[in-house]
Amino acid sequence: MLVRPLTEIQELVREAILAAQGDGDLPAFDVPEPVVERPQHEEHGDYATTVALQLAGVARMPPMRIAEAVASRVTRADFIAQVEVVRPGFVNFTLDEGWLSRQVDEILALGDRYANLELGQGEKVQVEYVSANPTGPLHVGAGRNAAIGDGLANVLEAAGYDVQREFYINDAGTQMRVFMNTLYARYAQALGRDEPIPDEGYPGAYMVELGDLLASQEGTRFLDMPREEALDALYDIGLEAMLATIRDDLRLMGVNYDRWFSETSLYEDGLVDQVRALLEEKGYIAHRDGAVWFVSSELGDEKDNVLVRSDGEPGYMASDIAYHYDKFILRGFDKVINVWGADHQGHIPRMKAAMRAIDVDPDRLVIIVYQLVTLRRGGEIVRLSKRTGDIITLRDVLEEIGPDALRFLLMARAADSQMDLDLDLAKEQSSENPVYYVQYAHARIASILRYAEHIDYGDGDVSLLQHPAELALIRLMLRLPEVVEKSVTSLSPHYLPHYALELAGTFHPFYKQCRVVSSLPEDMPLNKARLKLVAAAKIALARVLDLMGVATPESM
RNA sequence: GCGCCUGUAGCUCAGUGGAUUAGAGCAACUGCCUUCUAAGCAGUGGGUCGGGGGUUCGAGUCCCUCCAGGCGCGCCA
Repeated sequence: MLVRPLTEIQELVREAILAAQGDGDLPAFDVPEPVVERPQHEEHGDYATTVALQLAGVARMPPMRIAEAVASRVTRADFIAQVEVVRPGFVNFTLDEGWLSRQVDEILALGDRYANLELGQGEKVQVEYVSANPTGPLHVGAGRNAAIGDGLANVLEAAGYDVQREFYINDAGTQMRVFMNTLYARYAQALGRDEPIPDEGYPGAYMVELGDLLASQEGTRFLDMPREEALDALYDIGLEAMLATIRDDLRLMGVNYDRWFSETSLYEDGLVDQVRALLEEKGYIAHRDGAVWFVSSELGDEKDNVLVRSDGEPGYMASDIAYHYDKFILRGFDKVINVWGADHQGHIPRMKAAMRAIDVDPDRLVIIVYQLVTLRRGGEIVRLSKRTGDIITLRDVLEEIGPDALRFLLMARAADSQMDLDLDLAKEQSSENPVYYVQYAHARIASILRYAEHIDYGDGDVSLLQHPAELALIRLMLRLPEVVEKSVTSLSPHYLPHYALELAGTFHPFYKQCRVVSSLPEDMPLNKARLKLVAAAKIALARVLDLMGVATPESM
């Protein structure tokens, strides 16, 4: 089992404080979770705790004295070479180099299980992401949603959660009807009819193409039937066509779902009615102005929300509540994570209210909100035009800059921050893109291993790895589990690309400084040790790239 | 008007429950390929962390306020 220095040190510090209290060197107080961090400068060691500074107030002692009391009682584990007290009260830890080099064997033994954690304990988590309306091609915002959601799902899985990835298909409601009316019009137009598209319809060129396709494949048969009947018949074809392009776009990005969940099915299965009855029973339903309301204001929301409109049509809340009832009550997810664009941010309070209404702890529903992507081209903002339906689709961008570069870019930003994506720049820089820097490290290692195919390095002695560049590389590899943990606990996959960059940025200098395969016979022991090292580095690189959903090329 | 998010290098962005001397990529400049991939390496220049107050031994990070930007505030989803 791999030792995780950060968590271990946290525990050692905690024990040291308790021991100091037992000896009377520290007064009695509740021992907090000690903050162990990674110092910015290497001369401060590999890890440092500021616990003495934290405790100075509580203990009413100078931080230096607390630090000394703690440092002197830290059990000397084999992975620690040095524990040092530094003004004004830091306790700095330096990892043992012999121990560091031994970790290479540990990583090799773990292989692609390296950096798996047991945080989740098999807890059932669902991540629902993208879930764009199937009324048009995906735009770039959906790409950001996909990068975040999929990265989150990957990292949760690595951390030991039982993860399910889901796409919610909004195939019911007004938008869908408008889509069908538009499709009917485009289809009729393709056959020469003078059929205007509806006022609020979808003006995009893709609808014209879809209409043409329908006309050529199905002929005039839908025109020969009554309009309502034709709309029904077109429904399945139109929906399937849209979903197919959405699926393809996402697959291109490397995103695959466990389940595509249909909103319509919630109506067909009677769940919407059932959940409405449940709300009625609990007294969260009111009838006003001819509409049926969910009295969410009694559950912490600012105002009530319409479940069934006065025209008899159910609103989106009706199916949304039923959907989450299905997730939590019927399918039994312990936690549900929904990834939403900032434009849906206002829905959070009503969904939380809905959770209370169905007796689900609102904290079990986590909404990740990401800020919108501003597309630019040569510095100019590319506005999407609702009127003409001209949009830059996810597909366009994928074809322009490639899935790996796009995923890396979209993932590297914290969800909270708005992001600019300049297509011209991204394309221009694509060969200088950070993702290639990381992939290149992976390909380089693959190349070395091919070159050294004839060498059986299984008996390599890792204790020969003492060069600063070698140790730096091992240190970086050992951080991957911390990065996974950090990404999971903060639900922020953007740590992954930054770590990947650092790891590659430690590998390349190593490569320059340390020749892995030397032809001198006397170098063979070191060659074998270094082959082990690069094989381990390949594992770590591949792992972080996999978690990001980015390809791991064997050559470039 | 109210709510959420953001403001860090020329550009795009990191900066982990406050902590030791503010980072990366790109762009600019200077060197480095007769041995494992130069999509690489080594180095240089570049920042009043939006402004102002406050808390703290210590603030890019917390609080207040102002300024600027994004997104919401429907019987649309």
